[in-house]
Amino acid sequence: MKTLRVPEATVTRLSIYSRFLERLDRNGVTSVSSGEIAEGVGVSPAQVRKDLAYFGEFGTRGVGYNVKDLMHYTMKILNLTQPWPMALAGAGNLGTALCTYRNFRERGFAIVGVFDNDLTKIGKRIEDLTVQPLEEMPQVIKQRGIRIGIIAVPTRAAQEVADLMVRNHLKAILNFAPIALNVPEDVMIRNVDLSVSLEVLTFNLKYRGTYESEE
Amino acid sequence: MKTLRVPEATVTRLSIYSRFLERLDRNGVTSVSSGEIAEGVGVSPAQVRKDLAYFGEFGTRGVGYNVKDLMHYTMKILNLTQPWPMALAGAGNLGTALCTYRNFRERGFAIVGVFDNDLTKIGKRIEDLTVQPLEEMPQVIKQRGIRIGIIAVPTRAAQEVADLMVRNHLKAILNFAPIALNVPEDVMIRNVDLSVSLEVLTFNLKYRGTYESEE
DNA sequence: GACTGTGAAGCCATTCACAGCT
DNA sequence: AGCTGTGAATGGCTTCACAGTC
Repeated sequence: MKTLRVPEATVTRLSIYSRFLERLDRNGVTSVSSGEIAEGVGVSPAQVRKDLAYFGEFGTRGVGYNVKDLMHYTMKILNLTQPWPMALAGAGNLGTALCTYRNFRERGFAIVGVFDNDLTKIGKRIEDLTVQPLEEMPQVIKQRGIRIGIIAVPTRAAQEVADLMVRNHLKAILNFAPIALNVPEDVMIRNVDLSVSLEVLTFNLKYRGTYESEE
Repeated sequence: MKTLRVPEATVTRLSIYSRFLERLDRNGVTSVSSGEIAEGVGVSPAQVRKDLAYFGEFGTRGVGYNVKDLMHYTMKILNLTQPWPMALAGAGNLGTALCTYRNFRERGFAIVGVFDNDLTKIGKRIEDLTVQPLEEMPQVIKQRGIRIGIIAVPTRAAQEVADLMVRNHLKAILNFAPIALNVPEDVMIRNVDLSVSLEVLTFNLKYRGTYESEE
């Protein structure tokens, strides 16, 4: 059994390939080439083949890949053969939107607990969920076997919530607060920072990826 | 005047430094070293210095950086000296959350028009905005001088909306639909794909960044 | 002594080009 | 002939290490 390091960029693209394959499958496409996948998701054909090669040989030379098979392989690699219950901290506008976000469910993700410390939000119903006090998060995590946390609270409260999640053994956190969270190194954080994305855009609106010093 | 290519990762980090500096400034900190910035945002000190070096010499050897000055420099580089009006397509839960998203305003971004084709959503008020039909987007873009578009519509409608934005000369699009949009190459797209972020987490929950082939 | 700015080195990811298979 | 799988080459980003400055 050989173990090898996979670039994070490869994992990211694998997720994108996976959903693209799902779409092909829904459309009744049964076979696909690396070139067609590349075309569909905006990378090079060699990149697609190289990425897949980290995990095995899934194609047939001269033919391409079987869509259904490759879709299943990618989902298995991404660990999507089981559903993923998640705990959400923060029941503001963003938190509420996340609760109703369809794309989560389609891929097996489901927020099964929403928590907030704001008394005006506790008890609020969001679809089939009820906002609970933050201190009830530990027991829900345990009961539901939750392993992923989402932080959608104001910046000033984010670290405190992260600490609470860490204490309750969550090892994967999706963070929407625009701050670098301090966590043990066995805890993974993915930051979603919308202002950063916009600022990359505004930078490029001016410079197009190059910078001209003013002298 | 020399022109040089700046790595996108550098621009991303610059945005993060910029907000960190803003926080330091609010807290009354006047001077900071590359090591302190590095510590605060989770990168290496050399990385911070190298990133800044793309744009000039902002520090004092033996001393560090002046917080206020460096903050202003970063904001100027990121093109944040002007406010950025934005057009939002999609007034569902996500779109509504984006309209009220505080972190946008803090950095000079403001959604000034919300558009949707769903008759049940048109006319809905979101804070001081009213949802308008998509076909009114062109004139609002023109009137308000909008240069950035946000796509928060269902996947099936995303390409159509992107086409509309492109036709109306938007060159920067923030896309929340989990699909690769087809646009001319002078149009920049930043994708925010929450499922992808989660799937990177689930992958790592199993493999910790390495992959063990099953043989 | 402390910290910045930067060439050089090291490392990692992407692209190339072709052998191998159907 | 067509397309995959992959070592080799390339390109780009990060880290190192130290000269330069206060």
